Amino acid sequence: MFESYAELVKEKEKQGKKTLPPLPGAEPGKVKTRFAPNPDFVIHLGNARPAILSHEYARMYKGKFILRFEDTDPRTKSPLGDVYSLIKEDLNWLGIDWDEEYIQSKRLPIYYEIARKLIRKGGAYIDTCPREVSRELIVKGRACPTRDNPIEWHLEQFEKMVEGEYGEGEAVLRVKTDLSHPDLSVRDWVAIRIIDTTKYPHPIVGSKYFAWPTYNFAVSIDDYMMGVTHILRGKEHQQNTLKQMYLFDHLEWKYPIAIHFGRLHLEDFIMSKSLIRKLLSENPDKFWGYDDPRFGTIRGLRRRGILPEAIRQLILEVGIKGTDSRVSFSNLAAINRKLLDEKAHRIMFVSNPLKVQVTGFDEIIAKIPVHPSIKVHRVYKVRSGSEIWINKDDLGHKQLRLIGLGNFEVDGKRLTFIGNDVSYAKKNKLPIIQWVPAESSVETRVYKPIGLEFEVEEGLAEPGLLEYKPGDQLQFIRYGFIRIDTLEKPRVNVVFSHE
RNA sequence: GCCGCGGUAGUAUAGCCCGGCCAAGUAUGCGGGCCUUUCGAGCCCGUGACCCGGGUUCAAAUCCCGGCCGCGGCACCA
Repeated sequence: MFESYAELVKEKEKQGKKTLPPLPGAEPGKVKTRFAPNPDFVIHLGNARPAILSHEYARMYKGKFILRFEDTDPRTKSPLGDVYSLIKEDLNWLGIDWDEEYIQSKRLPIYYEIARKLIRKGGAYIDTCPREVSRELIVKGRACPTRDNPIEWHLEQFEKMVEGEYGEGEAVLRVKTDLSHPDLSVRDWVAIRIIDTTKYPHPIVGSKYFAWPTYNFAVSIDDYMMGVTHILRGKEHQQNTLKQMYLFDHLEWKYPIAIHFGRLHLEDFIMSKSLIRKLLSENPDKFWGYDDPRFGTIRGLRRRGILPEAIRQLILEVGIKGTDSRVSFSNLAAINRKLLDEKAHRIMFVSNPLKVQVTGFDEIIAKIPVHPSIKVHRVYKVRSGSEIWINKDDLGHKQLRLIGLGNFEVDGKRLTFIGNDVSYAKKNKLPIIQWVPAESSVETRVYKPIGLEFEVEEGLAEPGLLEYKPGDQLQFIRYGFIRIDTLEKPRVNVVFSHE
C-alpha cells in the first residue's frame, strides 16, 4: 500500500513509465472506476480515452476497474450481439483487464426496484400525458398534471408500465428536478420509458421487458451500487452529471467525483460510428470491415500496424484536459515507430522495380541482417553476371552500395563491383540501397491508407518475407513499416503502417 | 438563442487550485553536428508558445473583469 500520490509516482517513474496527474480525491486502494461502452458498435480511439484513463487510474491507485455494457436502448441504439465480445477483445488487446463486468440489460429488475423506492420518496412520478403535451408544459416550466397525483397512484401505474400495459409513448417515469432549470433537458428528465421489444427485440433479453431505463437513470444507479468513486468521461456528459445529481439527492446518495475531458480527434481518420456504419453498408466492396485500416476503430488501428502500447502512450500523454485534442497521425506514428523500431525485422523490398545485372566479382555471399542489433542474417548467394531488382529511382547515381553486396559503379543497367569497403561508401556518400534477387523474389502488394482511399503499390520483396505470417510487423528497408495482412498464393499483401 | 467547459510553440502536453524559484519544462516535428562495417536508431546542440485588452499586486501563464475564438449540451440516445 502506498502512502501518498508522490510515492505512486515515484514507483511508476522507477519503472520508466509515463504518469498521469493525480486523481482528485483519490485514496490509494479505494479508487473504483468504470468504462461503460454502448455495444452498438466497436470502440474507436476516442472511446479508448475513457477506457485507458479509467483503467490506468484504477491500477495506479491499486483500486478496481469495472467494465459495464450500457445497452438499454434496443430501439434507436440497438446493441449488436457480436459487439459485446468484440469490445472485450479490443480492450484485452489494449492491455486492459477488468475486475467486474456487468450488462445493464440483465439488471432491469434492479432499476425497477430503485424506481419504486424513488416514487415512494416522492422523487419521481408517472407522466401519462401525450409526449407533445408534456413537452410544451415543461418548456413553460410546468408539468403534466399527473405529477401531483398521490404516490399510490404512481406506484400502480409504474407496475402497469412494467407489466406492459402501456404502449410506447403512453407513459414515462420522470425524476423530479427543477422545472425552472435553464437547461430544458434537465427539467424532470425521463428515467424509464416504454420500448416495444416485440418490435425491437433486444439481443440479450429479447422481448422480456417493456419498461426500459434511460441512460441517466441506469448509469446513476449502477455507479452508486457498484461503488464507483471516480467517473472519467467526455465533456458531452457534463449535462448528464447535472441531471444525475438530482437523482442522487433524492436517494441521499453521494455523487462520485466526475472528470470530463475533451474530445480526441485523430486527423485524417474516420472515428464516427454512424459514418463508418454508413460507409460499410453503402460500399461493402470498398471497405474491409470494422477493422479497415482506414478507420479509427481500435481494430482498424491494429490492422494498420499501430501497437496497443502506442495508443496507451498517446492517451496518457493527452491526459484528462478539458480541451479537445487534435492529434495528427504522424504524431501517433512517431510513438509507434519508436516502439516498432527495436523489434521489427528488416526486409528488403523494391518498389518500382528494374532488373539490372551485377558483375565484376566471382561470387558474393550476401548477409542481410534480420535487424541491425541482432547478429542473425539471411543469406543470398549472388554470382557475377546474375540479375537483381532495384528501385528504378536508385539508378540515378554514379556509384552506389547494395546492402550486403558491396560498392558498385553504375553503367546503364550494369553494376560493376568496385569493393566492399563500407567506409568508402560513407566517405563518398554512396546511397546504401536495398535489392532483391531476380530469380527468387516475392510478389508484394502494399496498401497505403490515404484518407478514405488506398494507394496500392506493387513491388518485389526478398524471399525472406515468406518466413513471416499475417499479423507480423516488419520494416521494409528505406520504405517504411508494414504489417503483413494476407497471403494470396504467390503474392503477399501488406498494409503500410507509416515511415 | 439559452446553459456549461476551455484557450501554453506546427501538434500534444506540464505549470494555473496554493501569484515570485517560468526571460516557461517535456515529447514529436524541423535545422545542424557526433557516433555506428551496411537501413533505422542513439547521443549532442539549435528552433519555436503563455488568445486579446484592462484591473489587483512590489511581482501574473497563474487571481479578477470584459472581449474574441473553440468545443460540448439543450431527446421517451448513450
